[in-house]
Amino acid sequence: MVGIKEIAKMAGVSVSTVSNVINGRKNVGKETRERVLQICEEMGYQPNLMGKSLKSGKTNTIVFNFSDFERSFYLKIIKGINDYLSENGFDLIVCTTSSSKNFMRNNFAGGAIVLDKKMDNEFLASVADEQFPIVVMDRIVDNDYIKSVIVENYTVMCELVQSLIDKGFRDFGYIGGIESSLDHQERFQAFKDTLEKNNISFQRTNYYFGDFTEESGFRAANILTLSNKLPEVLVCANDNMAVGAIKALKESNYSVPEDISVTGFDDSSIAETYGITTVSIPRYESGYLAAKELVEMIRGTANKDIFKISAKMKWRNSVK
Amino acid sequence: MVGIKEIAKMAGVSVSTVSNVINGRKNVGKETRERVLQICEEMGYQPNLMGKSLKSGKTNTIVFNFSDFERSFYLKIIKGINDYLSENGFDLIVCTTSSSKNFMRNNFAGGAIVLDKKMDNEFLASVADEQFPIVVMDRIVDNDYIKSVIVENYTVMCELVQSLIDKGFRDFGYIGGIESSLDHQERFQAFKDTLEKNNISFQRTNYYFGDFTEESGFRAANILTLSNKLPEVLVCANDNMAVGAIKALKESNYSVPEDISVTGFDDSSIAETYGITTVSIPRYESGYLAAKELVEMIRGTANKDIFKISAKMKWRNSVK
DNA sequence: TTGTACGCGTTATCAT
DNA sequence: ATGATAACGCGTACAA
Repeated sequence: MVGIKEIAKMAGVSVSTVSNVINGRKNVGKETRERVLQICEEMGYQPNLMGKSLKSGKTNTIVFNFSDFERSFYLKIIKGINDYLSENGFDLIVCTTSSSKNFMRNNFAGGAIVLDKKMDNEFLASVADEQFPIVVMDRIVDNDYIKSVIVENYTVMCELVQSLIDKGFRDFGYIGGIESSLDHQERFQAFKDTLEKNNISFQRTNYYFGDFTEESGFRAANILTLSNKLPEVLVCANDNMAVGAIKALKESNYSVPEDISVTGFDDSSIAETYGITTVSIPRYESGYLAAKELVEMIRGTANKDIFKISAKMKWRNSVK
Repeated sequence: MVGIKEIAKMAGVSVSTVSNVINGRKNVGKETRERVLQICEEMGYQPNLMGKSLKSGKTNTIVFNFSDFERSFYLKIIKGINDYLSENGFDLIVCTTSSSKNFMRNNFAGGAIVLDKKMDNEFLASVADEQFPIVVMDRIVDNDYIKSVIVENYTVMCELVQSLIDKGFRDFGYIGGIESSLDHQERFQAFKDTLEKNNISFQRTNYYFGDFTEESGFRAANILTLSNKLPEVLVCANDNMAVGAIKALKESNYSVPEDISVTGFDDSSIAETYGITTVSIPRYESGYLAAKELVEMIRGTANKDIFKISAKMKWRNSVK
């Protein structure tokens, strides 16, 4: 924990000279500069972040806030964020809800990327600021200093359903996710709209409730098997539920895709293992782009539009 | 960004009185205290972290440092750490190598948990301190202020191999991991020792190189299928390689476990999906206990021993 | 019970 | 080219 003072003493100069050397200012003699740099090197001097930003009121630290430890793709998002930020000279700290609030309120950080549902819009609006812009993922917030980065669910779900229709499917089942989530709403809306556009009716009885967990997919499909007639294809709002559904169907001696086709959403690793037709969401890129948007806000070069991440279909053999 | 000064002015008291109120000291009149708290509440006052720790030299922020975004069980470790720390009033920040170094050098944080191989022992030794203890995971460092928390690979691998012997297996194959890693060394040593103890010979030709990736397991098993005689059981240093091996064996029309048994290590979710007999490592608990050890070091109540996390065998149907 | 003054590590301003 | 000093927000010893 060697500080600027000690360096100054050792070099026989004043602290301001050391500061000038460190910050690459030109008002320092060559000889002095070299001596100081030499000593910094030897002592492993690193500027103290808090002294620095206490004085300057600025920081290069960005907060990423999340709280759901169940979804492994969060690591990919973090990696994307981390890569962009480190390429651009920012430090990233990742925290969960309560700690995040600490770090978001002082001028400790220069911005935040928020993925935590528990972080409510009201709080975000109260801390967002020209000096502290925020990027929210998977949520839309109307605020000049908060930018939304969301996955383009609607378009790709339309594409998925249309492709199924083109393959000849007419009788659809659907397992939904948590109804309050934007992901659920957009995916289900796209599903309904595409059927309607093709004049295919969708009975409400073919809708099954789920909450994005494998268990809920399992339960939903078990209920489905009790009906007298299986749909031709079961569209699930995410992969976990699709896996649960496939397990339940197999237990009831139905085979996928011979007796019923199944689709998921997310392209999680488990979807690959089970060979589920799904939608691939570029998680790493989402994180990278969210970080990019945030940095642009900090630099004042961002536009106000919602940033939409596009996703791609991935055909596998869970569809006949 | 309201500060202690403004609160003081609004309450008509001095800054030190406000400070005393906030820190719960008793030398403040009841009436004054209530008025100050009232105003803090109204203004949403939050103490500035930098001013605070710049002055006091103490913080209850803990750094967790990692860099491998491929292993999804890292999220479980983080959750374990997060849970223990928040139960005990600490804030957690998670960062990768370069940022971590920043936060570990100032007195910004009160301790660190390190899981990042890129964070070398030399650096750790240079920052570890009575005021800044460190817990390292999966590594052994000899330093008074650095404590190791490692998985007890040896014992459980002995148990696994002994169980296989007890089931009648005599002819063993082994796919190893990265040879420089502690995990590899301990697991392989246990494997060899247990065979020797039972007077079972192990031919070096039955050892296959791997690097903990699925691909390396796939390649290793492909080479294995070219030999004129398969071992009865293939012990793999982790699950990923076991999965790769199983895929390769299936491609060569061998069935598991009928033609050859396979075991893994880690109990990753993919091992569950493939029904692989493996060793379950309590990741969440590892994180929780690492955090606990660190907090005890901070409080000066820790002992110096290496902390070993015990793991348990998990039988599934990849073994005959 | 309350206030004043100082110092934490840094940078910026101004003087030398 | 270099140095002295104030200021950032806070906590604390000590004075009142």
